[in-house]
Amino acid sequence: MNYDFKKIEKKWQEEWENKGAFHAKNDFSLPKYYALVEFPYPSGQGLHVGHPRSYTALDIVSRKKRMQGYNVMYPMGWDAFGLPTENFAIKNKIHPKTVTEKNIARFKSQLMSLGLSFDWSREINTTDEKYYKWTQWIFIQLFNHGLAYKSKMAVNWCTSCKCVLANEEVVNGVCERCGSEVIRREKSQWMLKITNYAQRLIDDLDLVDFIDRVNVQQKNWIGRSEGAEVDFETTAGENLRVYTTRPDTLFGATYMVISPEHPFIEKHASLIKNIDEVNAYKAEAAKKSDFERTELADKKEKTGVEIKGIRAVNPVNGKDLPIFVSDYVLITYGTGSIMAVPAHDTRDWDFAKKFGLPIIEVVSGGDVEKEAFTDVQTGIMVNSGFLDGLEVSEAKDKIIDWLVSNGKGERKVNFKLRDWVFSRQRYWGEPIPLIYCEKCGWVPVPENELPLTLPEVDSFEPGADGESPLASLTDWINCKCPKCAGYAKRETDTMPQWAGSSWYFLRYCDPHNDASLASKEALDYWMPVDWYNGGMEHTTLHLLYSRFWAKFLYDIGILSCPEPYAKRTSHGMILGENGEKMSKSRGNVVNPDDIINEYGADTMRLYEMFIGDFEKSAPWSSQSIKGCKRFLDKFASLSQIAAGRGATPELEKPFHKTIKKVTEDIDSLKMNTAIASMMELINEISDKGSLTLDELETFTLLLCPFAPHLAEEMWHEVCGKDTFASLAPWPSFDEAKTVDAVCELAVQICGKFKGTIMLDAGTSKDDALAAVKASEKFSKLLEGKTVIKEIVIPDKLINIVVK
RNA sequence: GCACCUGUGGCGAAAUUGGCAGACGCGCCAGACUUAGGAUCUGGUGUCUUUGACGUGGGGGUUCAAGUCCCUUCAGGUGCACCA
Repeated sequence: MNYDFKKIEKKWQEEWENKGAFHAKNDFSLPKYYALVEFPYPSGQGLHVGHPRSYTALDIVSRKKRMQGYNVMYPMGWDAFGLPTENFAIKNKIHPKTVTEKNIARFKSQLMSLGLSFDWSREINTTDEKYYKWTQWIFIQLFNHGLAYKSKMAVNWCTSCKCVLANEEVVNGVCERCGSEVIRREKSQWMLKITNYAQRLIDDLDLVDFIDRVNVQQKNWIGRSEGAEVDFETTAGENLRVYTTRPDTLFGATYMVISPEHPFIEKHASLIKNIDEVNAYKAEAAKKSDFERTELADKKEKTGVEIKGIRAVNPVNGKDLPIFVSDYVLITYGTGSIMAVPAHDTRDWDFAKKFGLPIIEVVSGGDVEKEAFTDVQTGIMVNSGFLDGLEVSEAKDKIIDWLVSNGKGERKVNFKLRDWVFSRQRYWGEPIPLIYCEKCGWVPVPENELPLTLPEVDSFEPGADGESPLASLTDWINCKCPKCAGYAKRETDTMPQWAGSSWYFLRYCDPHNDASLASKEALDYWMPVDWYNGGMEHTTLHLLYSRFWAKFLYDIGILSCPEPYAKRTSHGMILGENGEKMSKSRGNVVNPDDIINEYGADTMRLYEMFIGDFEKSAPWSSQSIKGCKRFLDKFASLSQIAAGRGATPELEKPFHKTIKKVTEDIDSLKMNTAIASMMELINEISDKGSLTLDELETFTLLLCPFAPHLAEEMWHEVCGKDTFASLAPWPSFDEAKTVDAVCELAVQICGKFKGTIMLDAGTSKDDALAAVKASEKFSKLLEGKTVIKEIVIPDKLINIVVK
């Protein structure tokens, strides 16, 4: 067979698409399989060689599942709202919609050219109003259930552009676009109460099969900690409440610290003797950019000012404590104030050393004059009154009991996770469907008026003082209150890019539904996603956000499963040939179009799967890819030797072994070894010089998920079939035929390898030892020695220990 | 700084429960066919002081047996980054 990949690939891509070969069926009685990859952001650069790594891997899984008789859904779409498009639109004065359309067209044709078995009849686009109607609908449900609220929030503010920046736009503390300083500024923002779900987002990780790294990162991000809140009386008359994970060290508290933003300062300003100094410090802290704060944390140079005129009292021993204000205490975590135990906390220790504050050891085991002793496993309580002699964990329980019974504190769990800032003052996003009425407050746009479409504007640039471009559209803003029909105004903020991707996997189940985000039947059938693969960069935010939304939809009865993804894996990056990250500036970018043009999509697919461990990053090699092309050339040339029917005796075992290996490796995402085993098989066939047509058919089907175009061509032109190889039954293997009848066992004397011996499979321990002793070669080595120990691993190894 | 992950030939990498380290591919070497070879085919290819010895970042340990388990150390990567 002539392997003209350009002709073959185009031909089969068209055939598959015309016949709808990969459309998921709406027959809900069939066993289903839902494979999902992260839908791309259609950037102007076109497809990156990294995209196909993930797409091809799950394409192989999907194709195999399809051949195994599952009703497979493998969908694709576009996550198309977002800043790069908007910035491009601003710069080139083109509507972002036009930019998006163009980019999608390019991406789609590139994906098509890879022969991925996506069900294009389910294609979705987050910027399509039929789609974002339901993004808005979900937001309204969140609002109605009290999970969306407006609040003043510190945001990134570029001092030169005079606009709010997303975190992604802040690079090393400066504006990505103009390079000037970014500061924090208070602004009213829509927030989603993801913190309500913090505990469930941790607990339910037990229900799913995520790779460990992902579980760890999710848990770290949520950051659960157990401790206590403790009240400290002050001379100002108001208690200061602190959060601590180490209530056991309460006797070691020698001062207190509150964050610069803490309301306590303003409230008791009249009592503070050095209020000017304190206010100056507050102002200084407010001015600090993220960059400076991070720098400071690195050097651990603590700053702060003592609040003179107010003192606090340690509730456990009545000791008088000074109060400081310092920016190492964050207003956003815990209560915004802490008790400082310099002997057992590194940050407190640094601060105490700098300000000459006392350090009192209350847990023995370290040298607290040299450094803070933070070990909680080994220490014994000292200098701690009724806690003396206890272990740390016992002391924790005892002190919390004491605090509770004396009304001075309580047990408390805290999370690092903060509520989700959901507003963007940008054009290219979903309008937030809320209306503000003086009389009724915030009122959602009525559901029958959804979608609330993005209005046309003259300029996509953010407004002068950081307002959304929509804020200048008076006609659009002014409206009637849906409740009281009075004068009202629309919200002008839009949603962040994360919104559309937080539920897209649900829309695929029923993408053309106008009456609901998807029918209950479709959701119950398809959900949860059986296997979701994506990049590690989305492990924290996208994964957490979408799990949160899915849990909410579960709570209100839309979804029947509490977790959206049953299984999550992650792929490594493909690096440039020099081992560095691919980027234009490094000049090491490989364009997938060029590769497909030179070697074909099948070779490209095969190479990206063969490149190495799927989870690890791997450098591209323009040399290595040739090996994959050679393998496919060899496969194509099998058409010249295939003849007759039945099984070739010498090839029977290699075939069964290969089918087993490929079948199992695909399920564990070890595509590299699956391909290696097929290469071994083709080498054995070459050595033999012949194979039957039946065997060629089997090989074709095995190769089909990896190199579908060539397999399809072989199936039709050489095997003479008129169905799709891609839909033919997956080859089966006979376990008995994968085992060798005769095994080569390693023979060791005292653990040193001395040679091998051939024995029938299943030879007993005694017989194996007898065989070794009987052999001329090994018996010589044992002459005159005393046998101490004999170890036999059946069919593998014999080790005789002698003296 | 803290947490997690990874260290195996010239290169990408293989190696169920600890059981013959280096499968498969690239590259390289030799040969064949060729006007030619960045095409194809055949053979070889961990290292060395080669009757054998040594080899999975370094050091130590457990074991009949360690790439795999334990301790320690070094190097690289990723995540979080003053989270009380």
